[in-house]
Amino acid sequence: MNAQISDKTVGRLSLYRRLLSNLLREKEEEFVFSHRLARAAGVTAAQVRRDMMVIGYNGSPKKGYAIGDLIESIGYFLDAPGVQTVALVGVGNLGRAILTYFAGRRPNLKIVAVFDNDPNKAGTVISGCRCYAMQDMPEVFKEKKVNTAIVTVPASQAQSVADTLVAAGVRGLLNFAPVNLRVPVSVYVEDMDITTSLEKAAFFARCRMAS
Amino acid sequence: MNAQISDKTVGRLSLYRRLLSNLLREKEEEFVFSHRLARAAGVTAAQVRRDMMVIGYNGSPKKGYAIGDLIESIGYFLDAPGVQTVALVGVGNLGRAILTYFAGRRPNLKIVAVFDNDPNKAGTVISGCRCYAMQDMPEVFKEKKVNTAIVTVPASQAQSVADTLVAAGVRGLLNFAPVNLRVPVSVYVEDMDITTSLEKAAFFARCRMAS
DNA sequence: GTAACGCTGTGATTTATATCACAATGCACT
DNA sequence: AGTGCATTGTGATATAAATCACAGCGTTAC
Ligand SMILES: NC(=O)c1ccc[n+]([C@@H]2O[C@H](COP(=O)([O-])OP(=O)(O)OC[C@H]3O[C@@H](n4cnc5c(N)ncnc54)[C@H](O)[C@@H]3O)[C@@H](O)[C@H]2O)c1
Ligand SMILES: NC(=O)c1ccc[n+]([C@@H]2O[C@H](COP(=O)([O-])OP(=O)(O)OC[C@H]3O[C@@H](n4cnc5c(N)ncnc54)[C@H](O)[C@@H]3O)[C@@H](O)[C@H]2O)c1
Repeated sequence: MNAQISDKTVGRLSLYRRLLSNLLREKEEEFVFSHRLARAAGVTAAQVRRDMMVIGYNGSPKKGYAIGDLIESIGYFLDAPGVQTVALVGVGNLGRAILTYFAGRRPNLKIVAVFDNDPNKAGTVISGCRCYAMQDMPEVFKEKKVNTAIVTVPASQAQSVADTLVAAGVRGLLNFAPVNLRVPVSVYVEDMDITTSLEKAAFFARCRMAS
Repeated sequence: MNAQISDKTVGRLSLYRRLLSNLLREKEEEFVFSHRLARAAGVTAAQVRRDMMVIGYNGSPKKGYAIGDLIESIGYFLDAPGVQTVALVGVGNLGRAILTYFAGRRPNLKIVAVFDNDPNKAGTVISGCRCYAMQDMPEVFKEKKVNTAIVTVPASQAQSVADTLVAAGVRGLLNFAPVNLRVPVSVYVEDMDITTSLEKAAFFARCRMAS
């Protein structure tokens, strides 16, 4: 399904949707022009229009894009029918922050289970979410139809946790551990490398100090 | 300085350095081949060699790259002479997790000050780091020579905080708030959009379910 | 009704990024 | 010393992504 759509485009569509939702909530506007959305997203107007092409949404000249319809079209494209469930593994400092943040947000993308190998955590409820022991994973995933997981365990544990997740049926990973996870091609991995990103920011900050 | 080096290359160099450090620590090896480093980093061997070209580091055929020297060369390229200082603004759930993580790590890239507008936090010490009130920023930045900052405040506050940071002399931002920050071209912004990344992982997970 | 305008949709083009492919290199072995 | 061979360094090439530029259209103004 949609074998050809690019990673970058999906990311921008997700961003557009969030911006459009804000626009709808705050400004009570009904239509938006490509250049307006582009400015909010930090891209060019042509880029926005190209992305609209991908999802097959048509605006109208002179009026622009109907915000409500567009949000719906993006949702139709990005979202699962119904609710898509997500698990989180590793309820440490970072895991807890993410869990708290997503609790009660995004109605159609929900963290429904968390896992940790710390026996003090298994069985407890954290930010409204039940924490399970690792060995419960296959059962829980089957019951809750989980196919996406967030990995926030220490780097040394990340590969083995990823293997366990893949074996339990996960096809999408959001990985915060600073390691390149080895997974089958049938699994998608999105890496969030905070350390590298900070080094990039620091490097370019120094570059700009000259100017 | 190095006006032409690409964002992506800098990110990979940072990654290589971390991988090489691990290699040196764990395996006690002295040399590494491009294809070996490539596999660890999840890129192709040609990519690694091209990146080496950028920093002007030369390996030797048949032996590969001298790990120690290479780490040093990358450092010479990426790092500031001495220690580069970083500030963090918004000591909430995410900010605290990041602060704790970086405390006592990376000796040449150090979070030296945190800021929050919550009067209960200003004046306290969190993970070994003094928390200042927002109005102390210009003074602290000048004293500690801060030019890079991490933004972990709520989305609604992010633009105004960014403006304050830029006014205080920051040239590099690592932004976790889900907004496109408007800054002068002389400032570099690296966005970490966790929500969008999670939606990407979920989307491609669904795509892969078919296969 | 119709003319003028400003926006959309999209083929063509440019720019950025990654890969290929192979000559040059230097070590290991004889 | 010479030969073989796996690896480097890099020009050429391929692929991916973004931008340009403009025809065509719907809306508005009159
Ligand atoms: N916190 C940050 O700002 C930050 C920054 C960069 C990278 N990271 C990475 O994110 C990850 C998590 O960081 P953190 O600061 O939350 O660490 P943490 O130590 O606070 O949390 C790790 C959690 O994982 C659990 N865990 C350990 N091994 C496990 C296993 N095999 N199975 C299941 N659970 C296991 C631990 O019990 C703990 O709760 C690490 O890989 C770290 O390198 C974090
Ligand atoms: N936690 C996550 O997993 C997550 C995920 C996606 C995005 N984010 C984004 O990261 C940011 C922080 O998230 P969080 O969960 O840590 O939120 P949080 O509410 O826990 O923390 C925000 C902190 O910022 C401080 N603050 C508020 N306004 C400020 C101002 N004007 N100046 C200085 N400090 C100020 C608050 O006192 C608080 O300590 C938010 O923008 C959020 O959207 C977080």
